[in-house]
Amino acid sequence: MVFMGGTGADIDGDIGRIPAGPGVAPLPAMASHEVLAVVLQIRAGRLAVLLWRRALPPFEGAWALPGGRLGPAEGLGESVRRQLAQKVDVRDLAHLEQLETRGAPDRHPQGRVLATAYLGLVPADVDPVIPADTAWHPAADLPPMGFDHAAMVDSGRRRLRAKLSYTNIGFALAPPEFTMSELSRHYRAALGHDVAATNLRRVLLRRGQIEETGRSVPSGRSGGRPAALFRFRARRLEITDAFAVLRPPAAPGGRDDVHTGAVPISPAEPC
Amino acid sequence: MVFMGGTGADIDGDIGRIPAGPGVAPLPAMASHEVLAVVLQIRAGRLAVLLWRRALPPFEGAWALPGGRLGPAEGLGESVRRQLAQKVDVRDLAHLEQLETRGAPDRHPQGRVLATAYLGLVPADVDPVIPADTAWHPAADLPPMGFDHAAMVDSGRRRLRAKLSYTNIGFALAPPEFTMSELSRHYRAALGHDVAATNLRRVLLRRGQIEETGRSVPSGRSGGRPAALFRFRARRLEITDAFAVLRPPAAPGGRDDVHTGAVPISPAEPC
DNA sequence: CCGAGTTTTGGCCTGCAAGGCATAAACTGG
DNA sequence: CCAGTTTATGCCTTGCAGGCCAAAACTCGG
Repeated sequence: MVFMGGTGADIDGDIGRIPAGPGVAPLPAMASHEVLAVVLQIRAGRLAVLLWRRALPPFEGAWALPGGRLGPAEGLGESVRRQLAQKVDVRDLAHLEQLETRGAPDRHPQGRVLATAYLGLVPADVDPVIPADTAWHPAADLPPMGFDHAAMVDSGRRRLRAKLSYTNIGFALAPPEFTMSELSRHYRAALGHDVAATNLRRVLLRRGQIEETGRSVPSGRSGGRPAALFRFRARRLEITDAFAVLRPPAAPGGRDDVHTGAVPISPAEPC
Repeated sequence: MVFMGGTGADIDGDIGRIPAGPGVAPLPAMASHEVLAVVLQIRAGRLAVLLWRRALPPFEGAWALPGGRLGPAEGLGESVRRQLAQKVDVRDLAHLEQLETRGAPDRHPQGRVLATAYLGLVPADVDPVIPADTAWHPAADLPPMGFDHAAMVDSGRRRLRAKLSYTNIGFALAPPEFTMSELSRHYRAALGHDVAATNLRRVLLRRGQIEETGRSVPSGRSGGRPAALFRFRARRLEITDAFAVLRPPAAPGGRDDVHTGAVPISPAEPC
């Protein structure tokens, strides 16, 4: 049966330990707030999202985004990382940024809950240990999902796609070192269309996003010319093509008014 | 005078009537939520933002963004429009979209308040009647501001600047009809650098954003060749340059996976 | 009525980034 | 050593952004 303790408790993710005792008069119409994470990774050549299977109503049996209620003294980004630590090792997260906040009055069947969604990216080389009730699903072919979480996954995909074309966000998808054909496969998975390795190499090199490591792939894989190994030069989000049009008239000197929207990631959170 | 009745009246400041009385056990850490609006307009050749002067602490005398507490059954976008109706006629808003949500635990001196900021745009031809306690300030030179509102204004400016170069968002800044030199002045104000009218015309025409009305300016203004009048073809946000790079390989047919982030604006809100 | 000044318009040209294509390079396996 | 496979490199085309200049169209003053 369903454990129905606390106020809006068993929202998705445990809120636990918040002293919202029963018996108290119903709270004034204050919305509670949750944070959710759209964690994406390239897995088996496809863009995958980390989902959590709900064991309790509402949406029992459906899938949902990992996340949970905002703690009393937490910042939003802080809270996502804490909640995520219960599902996946936070050190695996290469990038985290805010996506959108949804607050439709009826978005949560059990009361008013606002949700701020974040986009998290996991490099393709790590395979995080995840709990039994979570799984990776193809982001292009989602299982039945509860709440408005499917829309949030879509937001995340679109954000990622857009940023792949004008930022260095690829660093958060690719392993530390990679060949160009590997990278182009990752881009293909994320963008949903073919990406020629030749052109990708030219573009990312010119933009200064990637550089050669000097080494080549260990050789002896599949009978072809050994591929050079590349790496991303920065591991933090940078805008490398801002902006294609209506730019300031040939101003020498860098532009400083770009914003990346990234949330700093502390490597080891005291979770 | 300002009509100050209703629920979410006294805008963002005091938390007021939340029964967080002394003696009572401290409320469970439920944050309250407010919505704020960064309303921008080109005024006198400069990008201006609508601010509200606080009469009460905290930040008494400082300026703040219009907005206020989220109502019990309101959606977020809905709430901004309602709150904004107290400051400016909502019919003047040509565009509204969500900017960001801030939730630092200490962002509000009087308790935990999350805030979702929206970006609103007012065409240059209207001069909304605004209450006595509000005023337009140059967005590039803000007065002392309370809370984290200055950062939100900056987010709004950056968002606008970015979208000017890959969407048709100019429709929300420009009057219904305009000459190219007018429009280039508006772009200059918003972007912060010169924009050649010749080039702007070429770019916006090619992208199908604007079209000629056929008429010319009434003539007899300042002794020059009469300027042709243009208008934006759409009055809703469209992405016209998605994306400069890493696009799908010459796929005939339009792309449908673009998202604009716009909030539908109901012309007449039952405020 | 004509010429000077002003503003818009359109054409021409350049530069640059994206991306397709073909060929060369480098390796494996038989 | 040759065929097959994969990567790397150079060449070329295309398209857009944007600068520049001359022509067009008007006002105003003499």
